[in-house]
Amino acid sequence: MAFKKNGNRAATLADVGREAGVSAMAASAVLNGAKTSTRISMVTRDRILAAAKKLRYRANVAARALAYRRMNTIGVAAVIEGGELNQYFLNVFNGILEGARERSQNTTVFTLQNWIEDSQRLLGFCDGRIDGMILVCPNLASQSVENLPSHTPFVAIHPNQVIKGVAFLESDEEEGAFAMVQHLIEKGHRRILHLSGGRGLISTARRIKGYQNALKKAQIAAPENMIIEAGFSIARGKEAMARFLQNVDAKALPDAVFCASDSIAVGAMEALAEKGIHVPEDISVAGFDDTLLARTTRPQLSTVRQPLRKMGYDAVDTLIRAIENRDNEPSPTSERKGYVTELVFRASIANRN
Amino acid sequence: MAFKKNGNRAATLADVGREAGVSAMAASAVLNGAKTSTRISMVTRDRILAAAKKLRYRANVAARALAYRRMNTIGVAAVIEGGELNQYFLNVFNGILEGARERSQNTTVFTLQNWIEDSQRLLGFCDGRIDGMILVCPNLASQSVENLPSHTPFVAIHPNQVIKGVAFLESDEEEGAFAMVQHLIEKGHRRILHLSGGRGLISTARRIKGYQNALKKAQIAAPENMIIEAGFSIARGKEAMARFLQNVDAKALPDAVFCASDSIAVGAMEALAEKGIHVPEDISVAGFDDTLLARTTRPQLSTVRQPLRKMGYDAVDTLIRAIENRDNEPSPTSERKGYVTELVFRASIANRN
DNA sequence: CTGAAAGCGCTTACAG
DNA sequence: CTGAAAGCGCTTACAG
Repeated sequence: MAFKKNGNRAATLADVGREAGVSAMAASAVLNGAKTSTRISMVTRDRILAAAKKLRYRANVAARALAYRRMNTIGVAAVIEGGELNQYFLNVFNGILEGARERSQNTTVFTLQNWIEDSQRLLGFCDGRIDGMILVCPNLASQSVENLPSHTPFVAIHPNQVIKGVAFLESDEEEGAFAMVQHLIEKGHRRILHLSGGRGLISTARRIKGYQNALKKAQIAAPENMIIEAGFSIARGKEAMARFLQNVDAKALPDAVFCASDSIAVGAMEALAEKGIHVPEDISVAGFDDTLLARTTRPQLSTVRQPLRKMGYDAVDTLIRAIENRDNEPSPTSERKGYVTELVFRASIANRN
Repeated sequence: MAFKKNGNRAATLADVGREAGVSAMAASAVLNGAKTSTRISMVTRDRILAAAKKLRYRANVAARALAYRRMNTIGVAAVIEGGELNQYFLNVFNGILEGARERSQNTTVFTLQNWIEDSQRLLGFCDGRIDGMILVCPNLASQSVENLPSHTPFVAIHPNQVIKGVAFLESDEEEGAFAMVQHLIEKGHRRILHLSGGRGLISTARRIKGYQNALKKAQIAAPENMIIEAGFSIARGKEAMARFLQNVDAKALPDAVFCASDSIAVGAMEALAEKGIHVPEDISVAGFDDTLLARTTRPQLSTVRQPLRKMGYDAVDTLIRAIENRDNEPSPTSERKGYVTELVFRASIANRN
């Protein structure tokens, strides 16, 4: 009984082979399904299996990845604002996890502080640890990501631009905003305030456009000062709503507030509550996204549902196809995959007819 | 100009060395700080740097990990119930991400369906892809994880048991429950319902114990039927509250409900709202955890704060120490790190004095 | 049916 | 100051 000074090292193929009295390759063939001849006699096969079990053998992924040129891991990059992953990300991420699990892929999360400043770090992640990367980037301002490495495929969810060679998924935000504002109008609201997303984002612009078009179609005047820039967070929504309320007396309250995200809506509702203004009796509120937040407010929020979870799920699919085509594809395309939004009615919109 | 048919392959040290007219080791020394002699002449150093930049060289982690025996990646395992990561996890995870980022470690999330059935999968993750693993396991029933591999260190957050060789972090749940119920009593509540966590969890038992002790200390009778088993989720909380309300007429409503988690409290508030019962005018509600949920309800929830984010952050620290001691440590200990809870007062508790 | 060889891209001793 | 060698643990051709 030889004393093996391997400390806490995990057993290797060589260890297993030695234990079973065969070569490491034979062990590789039965344990890891290596593509060498599959026919190993039943008896030695069983010996190898027994040895592996005894030694608690696990193929080392680093070694395997090096030889096989594939990590079976996908990266997910997101910017965290205020140090917290938000509900939007959580929804998308749940879909990504589901897709990855179905395809036996692992998931690595990379958090960035800021797309512009950290876009170089993105390159650093393409060092063999992942086979491809999903960018969750609804908050990506234009021209902040470029020069992505060609040897690692990327897929973007809600980028606000076309990134060269990167497939992207987005939902019809303008259409969703249009439908929600039209719904508010149908329910008898005329003076509709819009709390918008952050400056410079296509998402923001698209939601404003949908809002404006719905008003125009109903031939309702849309004064400039009814669009207030907020930004995609609870804090910004609250701040913007409070700012608006300061300059307006109770009689002149709008009929409704259409918020560019659920988080903005939550903030707005907080600001309204602090002024003793009731939703939806005094004012209706509508959100956008349909994250978990929409169900935790009181009253629950009517909102525009984006299929975030499905988009995350599909992104995995798109990415894996790109990974598998890595070597034969001439050049990756910036293919777009679109999703329809739908209205979700809860309790935050009153009927004023 | 030789045509290199390397498809979309990333540049290697050999490529950089060739480009700069030096060996791969010299390149390794400059680019990756390999421990070989550090003194490379300035001129060749610059040549190497230039070549690396031109070729966009990135050290391949799989190769590096194999040689260096370290992945610089930590695993995070959690059970997702109902297919969704919850707020509890999100809070802990934010702390883990922060700690990992500070120490330049990557993070890989492994989701399990069920601790008992998937505990074998945990072993499968210890295959060199991670250097250590954090178990986020407030929902771990006893004896469901054992036989963890000795070559990969583990740290557990809120396991409900001592796992051999695994350091663990937990907060004083019993103390927190005690303090909250005592606070309710001070505010004039006498009949206090408890909506408990899932069966078989120490967390559940500890919160019940704290509840009971506070009543006992105040010499308030605690009838058995004032403890209702719910389970740690919004749906279970709602269901349990609704079930209770069915058997009770409006006059006999308790003064307060102490919920074993914020999610239970959110569900309870939904059930109460559906019956037209107002919080806190008709009944006070208290939660536990202080996740984001506590701030999104209307009224906002008074709750017992567990320092989840800090616990996640600290778990990284504990784990990394274990990783670095991997080879010299005789045998890892089941060291415990405790955290105090604190009460957070918002608007869901009335003063009945 | 099974094994010896070479290589994935990086290390760390060891020479010079 | 720099390079040739051997090895991390696994592969895939190629022999026999």
